[in-house]
Amino acid sequence: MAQKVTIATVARRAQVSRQTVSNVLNAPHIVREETRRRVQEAIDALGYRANQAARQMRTGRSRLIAVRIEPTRDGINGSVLDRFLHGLTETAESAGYRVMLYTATDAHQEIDVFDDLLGAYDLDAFVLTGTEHGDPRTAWLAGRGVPFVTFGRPWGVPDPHPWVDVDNADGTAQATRHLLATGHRRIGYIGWPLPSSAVGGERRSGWYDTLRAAGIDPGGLHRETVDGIAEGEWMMRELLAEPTPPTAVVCASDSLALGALQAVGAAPGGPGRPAAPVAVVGFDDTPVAAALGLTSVSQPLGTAAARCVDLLTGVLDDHPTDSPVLLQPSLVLRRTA
Amino acid sequence: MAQKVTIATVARRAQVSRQTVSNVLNAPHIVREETRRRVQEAIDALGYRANQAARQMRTGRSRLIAVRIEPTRDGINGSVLDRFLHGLTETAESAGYRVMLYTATDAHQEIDVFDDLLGAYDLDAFVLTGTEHGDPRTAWLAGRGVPFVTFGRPWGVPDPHPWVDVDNADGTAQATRHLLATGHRRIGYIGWPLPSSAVGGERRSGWYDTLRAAGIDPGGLHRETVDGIAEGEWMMRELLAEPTPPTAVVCASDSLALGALQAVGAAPGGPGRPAAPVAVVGFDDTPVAAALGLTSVSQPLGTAAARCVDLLTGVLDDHPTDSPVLLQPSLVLRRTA
DNA sequence: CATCGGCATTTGATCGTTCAAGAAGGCGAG
DNA sequence: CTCGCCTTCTTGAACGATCAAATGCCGATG
Repeated sequence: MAQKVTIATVARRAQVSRQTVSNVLNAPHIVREETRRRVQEAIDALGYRANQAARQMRTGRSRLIAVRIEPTRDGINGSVLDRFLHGLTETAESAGYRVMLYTATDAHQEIDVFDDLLGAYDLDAFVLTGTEHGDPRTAWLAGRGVPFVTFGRPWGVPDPHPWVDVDNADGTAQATRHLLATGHRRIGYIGWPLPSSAVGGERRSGWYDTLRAAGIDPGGLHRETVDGIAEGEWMMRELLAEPTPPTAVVCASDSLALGALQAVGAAPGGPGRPAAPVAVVGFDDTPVAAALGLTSVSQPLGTAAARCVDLLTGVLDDHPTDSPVLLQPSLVLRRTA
Repeated sequence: MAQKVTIATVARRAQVSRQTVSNVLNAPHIVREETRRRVQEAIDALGYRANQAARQMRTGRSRLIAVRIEPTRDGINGSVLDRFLHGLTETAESAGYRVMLYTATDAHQEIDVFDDLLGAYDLDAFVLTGTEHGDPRTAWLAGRGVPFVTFGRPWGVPDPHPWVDVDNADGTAQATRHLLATGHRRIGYIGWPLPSSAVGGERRSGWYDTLRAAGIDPGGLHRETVDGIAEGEWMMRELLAEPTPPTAVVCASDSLALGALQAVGAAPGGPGRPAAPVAVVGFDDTPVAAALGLTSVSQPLGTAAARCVDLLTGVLDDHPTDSPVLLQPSLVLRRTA
C-alpha cells in the first residue's frame, strides 16, 4: 500500500515549503511561474489530493451541499426529484462540491437535522425543495446565516433569499394556449387546493388568466383536490357531469391527468392510437406521461439544478449574484392533446 | 451568534479533561458512572456535537458512504434507484453514517472518482449497484482494501465480497407459477440479451425452470432485446405471430411489459377495466405499473438498502458478518394477470 | 550608503479531536 | 510498610491543512 501523500510530501519533492504548495492550489497568482510549474509537476507525479478534513478544520468550509431526499409519496412524481438530484450532483461536481443526502419527516424535524449536519459536518449550504407559505426552514437557516437556495420561490417571506423556480403559471398557460389554438373553447382545470398549495395557485392562475385573456369565462370548469390518480378521475367525472362539459382539461400533475384520462374513457395505449375524445394535458412530463402518450408540461430540471448550484457557489465564493432565476417550462405534445 | 462548542467547552463545564469527554462518547464503559452522567449533562446543555472533520483527521474515518446516482436512462425504471437511495439514506442515518452522491459515465471513469473521493474525503465505503460480469470496479476497490457492498451479486469474481441481492429467478418463477395456477399453459417470456446481462439470465431461468418443472416445454416462446417500450411491443408482436401464440407473457421489466400490453391490444385504462386478452406480468413494480394496473414483481428495495448498510457497518465497526443476503421479491397482482 | 517597499517564500501557530503514555488514588497481598 | 495492580482520569503530541506574520532578496529612492 502506497504511503499517504500529504502537502509535506509534495513540498519535499518540489523543494519548497508546505505553504508554497498550498498557495499553488489556493492562490496561484502569488507564486512565481517557474515555482508553480515545479510544484504542479510534483503534485501530478505523486497523485496528491488535498485532504478535505484538514482543510475544513482550518477554513471551516467543507465543500459539501446537503439535499433532502423524500419518500416518493405518489410514485409517479418521484422521478422529478430523481432528475433534479442527478443534475445537482453533476453540476456540483464540476464546481468542486459534493452532494450529501438526508431525510426528514417534517419541517421541524428537518431543522433538527440542519443543526446536526452543521455541527458535525460543517455543511456549506442547503438546497431546499418544495417551499410553502410561512416555511420555518428558511427562517431558521437565514437566522443562522447559513447559505441556502430554494427550488421553488419564497412565499410571503419578508427578507428574500436566492431561489430558482420554474414558471408554473406559464406552463399551464402554454397548455391552455395550445388547446385554444387547436379549437377548444371549453377548457377545464383540475388542480390542488389553493390555500395549502402555493404552486397549485400558480398553476391554476396560468390556466385562468389565459382563458380570460382570450375572452372566455372559465366559469365553474375547475376542481381542486389532493394529488392522486383516483382523485383526478373523480374530479373529471364531476366536470363531465356539468351542463356544458369541457372538451379539454389542464391538470396540475400527471397523476391527476392520468385519472382524468380514465374518466373520459380514453383508453391510453401509447403512441399511434386514436386521440382521446376529450383532450388532457398533464404536468411534469413524468415517465408515465411519456409511456402513455400523455401531453404534459415539462420542467427543465437539469437547468434548474445547475442554477441552484450557480447561486450557491456565488454566495460561497463571494461573488453573489442574488438575482432569482425563473425558468420557462415547455409543452411536450403527445397523443392526448 | 453562539460561540462554537468544542470538546474543551464541554470539558470545562463538566470539570474534567478533554479526553474524558472523548471517552464518554467513544468508550463509555471506562468512565465512572457519576462522571459519565456529569459530562453527558454538559453535552446536552451545550448542544455539543463532535466535529467530524477533526475526528476524521485523527481516526481516518469519515462516517461517509458514497453511492452513484445514475441518469434515469429509461425513465420508467428510474424510480427503482430512487427508492433504494431513500432506504439507504435512512438506514445509514440511524447507523450514524451519511450518504454522499457521485456520478460517473462508465466503470473506468468511476474508478477515477473512487480515487478522488478516497483521497479528498476519506470515504469509509462504497455501495455499488448493477454489477456485471468482470466488473473492474470491485477488483479495484478490493485491491485497495476499501470496504464496499454491491447491490447485485458478484458474477464470476474469484474472491467474493459482501453483497445483497434480490432473487430475480424467484421473481419470474412466482409470476410463472401464478400464471400456471390461473390456467395458462402457453406462457412466453420477453427479456434482455443473455451474455451481456447477468440479471437477465436470472430472470429468464426463473421462468424457464418453472415451466420445465411443470412438465411444459418452453419451446421458442421467448425473445431477448434491449430494454424499452417499443422493443417490448415489437417482441410481443413476434410472439403473437407464432403458430401457437402464448396466452400469457412474463417480462424482465415494466418497460417491456408495457410494450407487450400495447401489442396485445389491451387498452390499459386503470383498475376496474376488463382484463387483457393476453396476461402480462412486469418486473420492478414501478409507478407506471401501479398506475396502469400492470401485475408486476416487486423488489423489497427498502430492505435491500438496509441490509447493504448492515453489511457495511459490520465491516467498518469490526464485527463482520460476511454472509451475503438474498431477498425474496413478491408478486403484486393487478388487472393484467 | 542607508533605507524603504514590494515580491516570493518560509516559519510557527492553530483548527478540534483521538491516541499513547503517564499520574493519582485505592486496595489487597506479601 | 511496601509493592504492584487496577481503575479513573489527565497531559502532551499528532493528524494535514491554512492563516498570519516574519524573512530574505532585489532594485529604486533620497
